[in-house]
Amino acid sequence: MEYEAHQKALASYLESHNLKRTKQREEILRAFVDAGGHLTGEDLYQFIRKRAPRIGYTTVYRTLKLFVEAGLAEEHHFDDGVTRYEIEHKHHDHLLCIFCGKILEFESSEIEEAQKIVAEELGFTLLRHRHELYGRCADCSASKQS
Amino acid sequence: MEYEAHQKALASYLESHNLKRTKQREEILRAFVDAGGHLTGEDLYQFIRKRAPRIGYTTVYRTLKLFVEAGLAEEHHFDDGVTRYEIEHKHHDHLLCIFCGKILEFESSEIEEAQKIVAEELGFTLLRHRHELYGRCADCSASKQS
DNA sequence: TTCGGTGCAAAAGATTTGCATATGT
DNA sequence: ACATATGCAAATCTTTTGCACCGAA
Repeated sequence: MEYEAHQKALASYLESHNLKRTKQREEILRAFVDAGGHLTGEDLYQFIRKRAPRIGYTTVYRTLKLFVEAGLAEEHHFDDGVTRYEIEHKHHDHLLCIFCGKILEFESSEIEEAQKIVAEELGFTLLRHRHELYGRCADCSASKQS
Repeated sequence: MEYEAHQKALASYLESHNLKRTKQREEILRAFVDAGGHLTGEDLYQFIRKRAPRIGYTTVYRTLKLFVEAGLAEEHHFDDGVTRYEIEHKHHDHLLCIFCGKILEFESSEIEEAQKIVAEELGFTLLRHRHELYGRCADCSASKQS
């Protein structure tokens, strides 16, 4: 996709979420698309700075929270305690390598079913969940078989 | 259990985890037992201050990390982003009411089995996991059926 | 034009660290 | 006695706020 069209897509994505379109917001959204993954506020700030040096730290933070409220991004608190954001897409959970930091996504309907039952048994109306698996990824297992 | 015996139990619990026994550490451990639940550093500090006013914030924080390293406590980062600690006991996951903040614990062997399979399929050696269910508890559903 | 969005600087929290002193073994 | 733990104050880090200015609709 050429740059022009790309920008338009980002802008309309913002508008479809009832967010006013601004240069900064487009940049932050573009950072999610281009950098990808699960990023900290700092990650995003550094990434965006290269393209839009005049953007403020404040704006990044404010925009991230705004995106979360608008359902356009999701906030995570993994074990390292750092707040991370990822662009919203189909529901999934995470698998994290504690050696290299890689983060994969997974989805399991069996687990979703099972947890629904668990919640019911305890009298809860289940609204959402988080499921994180921590381990060693294939690459790390291969490189050092300790 | 009378106070004396109680203190001894706490002390030996520390020693069995290779931690030197100090008044402060015993107090922090006692706070976990008496206050129970999933507490923030601040919670613990306030709770302990009533019994041992001379204890420092620093000590509470340092000790909590120490306890985690020693496998005597566990650290959690739930969705509210606040770091919470709980005394280590049999493995379990959590069910949190987003209305009243209540935290229940659960354990499901079916889920544990299913996630092991998921991890294997993605080439991961599963080491540990976290599973959090967020919803509305029975009490909150009863009080306001909105 | 008008209101919301931005950026900067400063504030606010939550931890952590340096260092002199106190304490457990 | 010796090594480690503690407490205070100050330093960090991360995130939030106040406020004047700027920009999008």
